Amino acid sequence: MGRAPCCEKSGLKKGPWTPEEDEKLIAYIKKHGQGNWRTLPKNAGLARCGKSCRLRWTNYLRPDIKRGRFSFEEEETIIQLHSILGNKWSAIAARLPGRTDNEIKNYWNTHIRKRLLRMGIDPVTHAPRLDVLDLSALLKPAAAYYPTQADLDTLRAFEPLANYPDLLRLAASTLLAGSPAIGDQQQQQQQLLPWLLQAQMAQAAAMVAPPPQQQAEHNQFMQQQQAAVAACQMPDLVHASPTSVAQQLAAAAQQQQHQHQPQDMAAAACHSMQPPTGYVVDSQQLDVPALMQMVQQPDASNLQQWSSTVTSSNNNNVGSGVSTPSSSPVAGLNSTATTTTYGGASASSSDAAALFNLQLSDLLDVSDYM
DNA sequence: AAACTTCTCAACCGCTTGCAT
DNA sequence: TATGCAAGCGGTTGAGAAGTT
Repeated sequence: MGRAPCCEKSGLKKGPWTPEEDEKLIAYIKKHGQGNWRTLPKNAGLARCGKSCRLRWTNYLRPDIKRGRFSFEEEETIIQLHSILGNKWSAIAARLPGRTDNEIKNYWNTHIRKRLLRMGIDPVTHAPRLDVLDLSALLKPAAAYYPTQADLDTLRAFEPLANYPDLLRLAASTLLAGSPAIGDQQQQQQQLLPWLLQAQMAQAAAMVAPPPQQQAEHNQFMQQQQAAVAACQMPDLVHASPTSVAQQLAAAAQQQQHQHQPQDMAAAACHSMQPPTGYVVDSQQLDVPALMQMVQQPDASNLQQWSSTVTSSNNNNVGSGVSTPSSSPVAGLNSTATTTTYGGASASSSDAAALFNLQLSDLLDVSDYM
């Protein structure tokens, strides 16, 4: 495949366009249409390469381009689409009328990306980033906080969970989302702190000493994992389930003991893949106290498997909890509502989508739009 | 007011894709 | 099938604007 040599030609102007050049380009395209970009500059009397002309036209001069700030709806749409499409700027731009891929790319890199990072969300995976969580920022409203003896005892009690950083990340996500039972901010911080400290400690510990896993068990798990993925009909991985993750963990352990069918295991795994990968989920949250209780039990061997399941869920970026508002241009992207059946129960993704309603408006700094 | 830093975004670079021959 | 070219795409750059010291 050869490369276009057009820009290599000498004597062609580069850099910012002058109003005169813009006028020439607009006048020519209005009269003759876009046509062949290679021959256009010569015909239009421009000392530019065709590539430069095309870029100028598509990114700046096109009459249907919408100028000005991105609206909140546009920004939400970009985030949603990015969580699905990644850095496919042209694909994202195709769903945002009047916006160019270049404009969206710039806006992402200068605004949205930084905002997500500030929120502790990885802009690539759209998952929480506990590794960069700034505890001091979270605790800023409080004058000072020193861990109590009870907090330190809590941390020691949860040391077994050090081997399951993903469950910890999940737990922290839930806590960061805020519990409706906790109204007072200071009380919330005091409840949150031990968990965040523990999560960070556990992650550090996990990096030093990853849990041993026998190959046969690993292979078995991988098979179950694949079955789970199939059962979940990715990427429409959204289900309604009122049960807590801890309950699912217990159920899964029970299933494992009784050597149930792989598809049952897959269904259970599918349940466990619900938790948020990046955003606040308001209707299903990790039952942290139950998980804490479970971790403290002597035999927590099944946790490894479910921790890994969560890991896989996050890595695949499935069921990311991204909402699809009907007013958004992204609506219809997953227009086929799938129904996944497991364990005798079924839930359509469209119904479940409401249960995983993304509360971006709470997360984003609304003051930017004022 | 000047110097410096940070931010924004238009434009460019180079690679990939798709099509014609 | 191989090759060449045009168009498209995503990453990067750098000049100017805006903000800070």
